[in-house]
Amino acid sequence: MPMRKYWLFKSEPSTFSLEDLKKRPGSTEHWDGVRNFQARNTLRDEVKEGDLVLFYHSSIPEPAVVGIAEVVRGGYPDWTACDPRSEHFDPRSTEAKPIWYMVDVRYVKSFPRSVTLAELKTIPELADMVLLRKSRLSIQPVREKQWQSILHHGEVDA
DNA sequence: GCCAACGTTGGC
DNA sequence: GCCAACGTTGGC
Repeated sequence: MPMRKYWLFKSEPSTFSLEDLKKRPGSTEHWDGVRNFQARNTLRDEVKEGDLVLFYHSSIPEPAVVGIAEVVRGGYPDWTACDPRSEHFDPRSTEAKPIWYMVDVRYVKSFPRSVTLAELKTIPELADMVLLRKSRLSIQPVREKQWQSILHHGEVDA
């Protein structure tokens, strides 16, 4: 069985929050609208069913990792790119030749204690985390040690 | 609201 | 293929 991987997905909670995910039918949702090529490549090629995701709230007074989601479907074409009414519409993308990809995720849990960006920056073993080095990337890998460290700080039971 | 960092576009 | 101009992200 292939090893499960870890990721961090960013979202502005005013657009879509962890609580929003929890409330969806089946607590699942399409992670669509990603319009950055590096993040697209990750979604298309690397994010697989069963992988786990740190849910990060950005663009708020205290940006923070707030919980965990699970990937329930790996990368497949993001059809919102083909919908002229979608705010993520991209006329270059077609059904035959999709440019953009999405995955489906399911709510797993909220951290008993959110781990803020300010706190993440104080944790030595997270010094080379992508979030702290290339903060704009919205879909990014998390190493197992980093994952464990963040869960520990979020007071998530092992 | 500002602005640094970064990604994308398009002229050459 | 280079690079200037421009647009976006996201912390502060």
